[in-house]
Amino acid sequence: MATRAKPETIKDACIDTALEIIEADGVEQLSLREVARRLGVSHQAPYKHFPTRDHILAAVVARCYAEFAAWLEARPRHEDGWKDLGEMGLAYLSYAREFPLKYRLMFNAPLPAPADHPDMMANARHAFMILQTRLSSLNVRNVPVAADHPARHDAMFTWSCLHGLASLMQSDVLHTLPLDAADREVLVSRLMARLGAALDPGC
Amino acid sequence: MATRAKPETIKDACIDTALEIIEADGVEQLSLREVARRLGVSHQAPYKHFPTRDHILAAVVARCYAEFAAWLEARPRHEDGWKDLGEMGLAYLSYAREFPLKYRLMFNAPLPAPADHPDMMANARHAFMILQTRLSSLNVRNVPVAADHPARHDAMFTWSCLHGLASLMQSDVLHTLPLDAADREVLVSRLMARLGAALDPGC
DNA sequence: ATATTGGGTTGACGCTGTCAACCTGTTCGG
DNA sequence: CCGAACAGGTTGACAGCGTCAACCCAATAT
Repeated sequence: MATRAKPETIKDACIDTALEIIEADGVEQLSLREVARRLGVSHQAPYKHFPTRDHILAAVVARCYAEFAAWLEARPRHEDGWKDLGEMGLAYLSYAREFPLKYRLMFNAPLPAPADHPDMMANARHAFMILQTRLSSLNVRNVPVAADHPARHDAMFTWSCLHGLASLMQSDVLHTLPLDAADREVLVSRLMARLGAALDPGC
Repeated sequence: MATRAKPETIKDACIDTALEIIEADGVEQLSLREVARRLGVSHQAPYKHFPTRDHILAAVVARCYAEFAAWLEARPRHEDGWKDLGEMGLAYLSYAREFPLKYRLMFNAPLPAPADHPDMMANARHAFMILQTRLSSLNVRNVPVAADHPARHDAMFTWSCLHGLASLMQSDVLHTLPLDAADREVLVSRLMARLGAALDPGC
C-alpha cells in the first residue's frame, strides 16, 4: 500500500506551471512544450499525464473555478441578506480585478468540450450555486413582467450584471471609451446600487 | 487619376475571407495561410497588405464593430424612449445570438493593442455611443448612492447587463447550469424587465 | 529610358501540438 | 525468483503556423 511515493508529482506540477504561464501571459501563450521546458523535462513528459492540451486546460480551469468559489465563500459575512449579497458582488468583481487572466480563462476563453471534462464543469456549477443559494434566501421583489421568479433566474440576472462589468472592465474596448480613471473607480459602486434597485425596486 | 483599377481587391478579399473563417470556426482558427489558400494565392500574398496577423484581425474587428453599430441602428424604432431602449437591448442580444463568433471576437477575445489600431477603436467607440446617446435622452431615475448620474455611467451599467447575458449565454459554463431550455428562452425578457426596473425604479 | 516601387512568388526558420518508437525501472502473477 | 506488463520517461519526426528574406515582374514616375 502506498508503494508509489508521489504518484501525481509531475501531473500536479504541470497544472501549477500551466497556471503560472496563464496568469503571466494569458491562455493563448500556454504551450505544453513551455510547461515541459520549465519543469526541466522532455517535451513529451506532460503528454504522459494529459492526453491532449485540452485536458491540461480543463484541469487548470477546474482549479480556477475551485479557487473562485473559495474566494466568494471567503467574503466578509453580514447578517443582513442584502448586505451579504453586496459583499458577494464585491468579492466577485475583486476576483476579476485581481486575477484578470484567470477570470478571462474561465468565462471568456473557448473551453474544451464540457462533456469531456466533467470535473471542470462540476466546479463551475458549484461556483454558480453559491450565488444562487445566496439569492434564494432573499425575498427578492418581483417585476411586473415576471409572474414567477425562480431564484435561478435572478441568479442569472445578477451574474450577468457582475460578469458583464467584470468582462468589460478588462476588455480592450473600455480603454477607448470616454470614461476617465475617476469614472472607472465608481463604476463598481454604481453597478451595485443599480443592481440592488433592480432586485428590490421598492426599497 | 484612378490609374489603378482595383487597388484594394486582395486586401478586401483578405478581410472577407478572414471573416468567413472566424464566423465558421472562431478566431482561434484564423490563419493567414488559410486565408491565402482560399484566395488561391501564395502564403505570403496577404502579408503584402497586412504587416502582421494582428493587423488583419484589427481590420476584421473594425468591420464587425461597424456592422454591430448598424445592427443597433436598424432596430425597430419607438416614439417612447423607454420602449426604444428596450428595442435596443433586444437588438443587442439578438446580434450576439445571430453572430456569436463575431460577438466573441469583439468582446471576449484578446484584441491587438488598441493604440496600434485607431480605426478599430473608433468603430468600437461609435457602437458604445449609440447606447449612451439613447440613454442620455431618457430621464433615468437616480439611485440613492449615486448623487449625480452621468449618462455614461448608466450606459456602462446597461451595457454590462446586456453584455453579461450575451456573454454567459454563449459560454460553455451555461450548459452545465441547472437551467433548462425553457429557462433559457425567458432569460432575455427577464433581464430586460429587471434592467428597466433598475433604471426606472419608480415605474 | 531608366529607376522605383507595389504586389506577387518561393524558401527557410523556429515555434507549436501530436504521433511513433524506444528505453528503463518498478510491480506483480506464476 | 523470474519474466511479463506497465507507468513514465526519452528522442525523433511530421505538418501547420507566423514571420523573415530574397527574388521577380510589370506598371508607374521622372
